[in-house]
Amino acid sequence: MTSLEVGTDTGTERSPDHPAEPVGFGTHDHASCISDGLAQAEAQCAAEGLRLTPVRRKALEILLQEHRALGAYDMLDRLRGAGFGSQPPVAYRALEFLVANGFAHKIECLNAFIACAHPGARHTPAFMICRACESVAEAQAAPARGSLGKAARATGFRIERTVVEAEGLCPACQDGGAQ
Amino acid sequence: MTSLEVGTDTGTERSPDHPAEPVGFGTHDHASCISDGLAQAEAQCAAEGLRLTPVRRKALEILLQEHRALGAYDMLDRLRGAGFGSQPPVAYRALEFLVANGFAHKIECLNAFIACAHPGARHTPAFMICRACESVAEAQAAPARGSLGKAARATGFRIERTVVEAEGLCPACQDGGAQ
DNA sequence: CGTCTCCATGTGATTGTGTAACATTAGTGG
DNA sequence: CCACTAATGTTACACAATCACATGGAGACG
Repeated sequence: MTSLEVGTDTGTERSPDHPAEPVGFGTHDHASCISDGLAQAEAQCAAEGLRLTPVRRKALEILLQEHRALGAYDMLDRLRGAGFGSQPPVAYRALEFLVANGFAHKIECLNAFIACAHPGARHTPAFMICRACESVAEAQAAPARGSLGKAARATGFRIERTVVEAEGLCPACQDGGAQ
Repeated sequence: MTSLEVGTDTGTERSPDHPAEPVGFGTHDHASCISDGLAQAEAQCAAEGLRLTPVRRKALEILLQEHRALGAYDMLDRLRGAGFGSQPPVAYRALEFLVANGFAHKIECLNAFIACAHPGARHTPAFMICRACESVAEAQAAPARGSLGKAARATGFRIERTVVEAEGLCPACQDGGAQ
């Protein structure tokens, strides 16, 4: 696996019969990205014997719809609105399932969650987070090959999970005058 | 600046008249690392016109003493024990000062704070966090040169700050049988 | 010296984030 | 059908972070 692969690029203009909406730092067909994401998840759960229960499915649908990082309590509000339980563990358990199985990621520096842009692919995600518009793009990182990997090998540290996040300004917000 | 530089190595066996204690993934002279850290901070504050007030100094001393990531409320307990205020802003303000001026870092995936292992150096830190013993080693990262930097250039994203953290097992905990 | 201003500290109150514990229900497999 | 396990719902609580406001101290300046 090479290192570079910008998340939002993969969905760009994939089917001409849906209007393109701005998302991340590019545009994409939002309707199909929701249905594709859900279909992917259903397929993977069927294949691996996981249970994509109604709350979990709804939580994933909400993340795919929003297409941005959502706090656990925002998620809880939406789940409650959809008729599910109204206490924090409802949201946290659904999100835990989605994260554990690669359907979503947690953005640590925002304490928020986002649908995975590369479902199915075994990957170590990296995120670019615009501090002005809060959009998030998911890229593929290869931290084990870079400086962190060298440091780990030098000390004998065994990496199990990596958190790679960059805060800054997306192209649109740079143009828009945000400094 | 090259990419690799493991934090805890820099303090290894620096003065033979203090006993070496295990810290991070190596050993070092803990007593001198505390006094050195404080001296560095004092020097830098004097040079830049910053005020290393009693609470701030004590907070840094506590972080240097602990030599691991400390939650804000742990810090608050210790500050209260030292005679300072007992409300959250006391700890948060001291930590904010230390982080803003490079004397400490926040570990996002732990919501905790740790003394900087490379005070003075302008750097983008990366952390290796042992999930078993909770020790933390600070390395120097060069994320702008790796996959993240490529992704940013490809999309036009302007990086202002990076969060790079690796969770896993340190050498000692691998040997100790923790899986 | 007095005082003005800025910055830092102390405190109360509140919001946001995340878990522990336990009862109940719904699938799954014998 | 029964037993077992996983998932859900709820209560309660712990930890994380911020707002708003009052107080006090150090320097600048007349």
